[in-house]
Amino acid sequence: MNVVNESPRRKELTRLAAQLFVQEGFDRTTVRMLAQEMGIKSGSLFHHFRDKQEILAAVIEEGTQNALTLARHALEQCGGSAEDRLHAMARAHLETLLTDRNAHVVALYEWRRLDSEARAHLSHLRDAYEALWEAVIDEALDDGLIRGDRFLVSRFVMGALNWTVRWYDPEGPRKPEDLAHELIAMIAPSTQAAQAVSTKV
Amino acid sequence: MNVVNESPRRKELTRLAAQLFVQEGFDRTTVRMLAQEMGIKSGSLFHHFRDKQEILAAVIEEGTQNALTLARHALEQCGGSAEDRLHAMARAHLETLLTDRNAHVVALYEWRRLDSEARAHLSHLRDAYEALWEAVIDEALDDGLIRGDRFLVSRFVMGALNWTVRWYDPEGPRKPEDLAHELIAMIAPSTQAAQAVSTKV
DNA sequence: GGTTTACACTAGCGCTTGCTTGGTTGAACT
DNA sequence: AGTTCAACCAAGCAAGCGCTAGTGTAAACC
Repeated sequence: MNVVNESPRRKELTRLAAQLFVQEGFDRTTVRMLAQEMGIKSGSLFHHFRDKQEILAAVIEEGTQNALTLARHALEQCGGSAEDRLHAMARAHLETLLTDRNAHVVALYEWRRLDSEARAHLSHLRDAYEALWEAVIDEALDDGLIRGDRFLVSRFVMGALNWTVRWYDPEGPRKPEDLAHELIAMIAPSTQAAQAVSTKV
Repeated sequence: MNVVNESPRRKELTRLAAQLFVQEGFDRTTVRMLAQEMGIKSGSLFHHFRDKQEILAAVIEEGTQNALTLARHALEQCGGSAEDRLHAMARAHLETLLTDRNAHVVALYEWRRLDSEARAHLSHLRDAYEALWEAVIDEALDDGLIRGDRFLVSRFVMGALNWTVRWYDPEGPRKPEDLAHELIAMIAPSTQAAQAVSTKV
C-alpha cells in the first residue's frame, strides 16, 4: 500500500472514483469498475488504497477540505459587513459545490457508508466548516440583517444551498454568484441585494 | 406474484422494507434481510413483489402518494390568504416528512436506484406535488408576500424543508408547526409570523 | 552493480447476491 | 367433497463480489 497519502497518482484516482460513485452509487460501484476507469486491473487498485472504504473516505475528505479552504479564503477577502460575509459564504459554498461537484454529491449521499473510524475523522472537518457558517449567521443576527432562531436559520440556509446539487445546471444562465444573491435577498429583506430584486420586479 | 397491488399484507411489508432501506440503504439491504424482518423466507418475498426494485418503487410510491393527498387536503382546509396557504403547505410538508419519514428518506436517497420504468411513473406523482408548491409560491409572489425568482424561491424552500430529515428530532421541543412558522418568517418579512419572531428577540 | 521502490499484472479463493424452481399447507368457496 | 388459491418453504443456481497472493518490471538510489 501507498504510504504517502498525497501522491498525485492517488489524487487522480480519487477524482475518477468520485465520478463513478456519483454515477452508480458507492455500493454498486465495484472495484473492477473503478480499476477499469483508472486504466488498471482490479488487483492493482489495492496498491493505492487499503480497501474500498478508503477510496470513499479519500473522495469525501478531498471535497470537504477544499470547501473549508475556500470558505476561509473567501472570508478573509471579503468586506467586514455582516451582509458581505454572509454573501461571501453563500457564494463560496455554491462555487465549491460546482467545482467539486462529484465529491460533494458523494459526501451528501454516501456519508453513511463510511466506517466509524473514517466518519469520526471527517466529522471534525465538517464541523469546522459548519462552525464558520454559524459564526457568520450569528453576526447577521446581531446586526439585525436577518431574524429568527440561530439554529433553525443556519439549517434552513444550508438545506437550501445543498439542495442545489439536485437541480442546478452549470450550463444554464445562472451563475453561483446570482444564486447567492437571490438567496440572501430572500432571507434578508432590507439589503442592497433585496432592493435590486424588488426593483427588478 | 400478487396481482392485487394494494393487499394489506403487501402494505405492511412495504412499511418494513422502508425501515430497512433507511437503516442500511437499498443496495446493502439483501432480500434475505428483508424476508427476515418480515418473518418469512427469502423465496416467499417474490410472491408479493416481482423483484427487489419493485419493493423500492412501492416504498417511494406510498410516501409520495401520502404527501400529495395531505397537501391537497391542507390547501382545502386552510384560509384563502397567500400566507395561510404557504403556511399550510410548509406544515403539511413537514408533517408528512415526519409521519412517513422512512418512505421519504428512501425517496430522497435512493431515487436513482429506480429503473427507468418506475422512475417515469413516480416522476409524474412528484411533479404533481411540486406543481402544488409552485402554484402557492406564485400566489405569494403576486401578493407581495415574498420577492424573488419563482423558480429559485421554490427550490430554495423545498431544499430547506427536505434538508430537515437530516437534523430534525421529533422528540425535541420543536413541532412541525413551529418549523413552518420560522421558515415563513424568514422569507416573508412583513407577516404576522415575522412580527412574532422579531418581538420574541 | 546490486538493492530498493513504485506500480502493475494474473489467477483465483471464499463468500454473498438476486432470483428460480418445485412443492406443501390451510383456509375459503362451490 | 372437491377445487381453488394465496402464502409460504427448502434448496440451490449462476453470477458477481471484495480482496489476497505471488510475480514481473522498469526506474531510482547507494
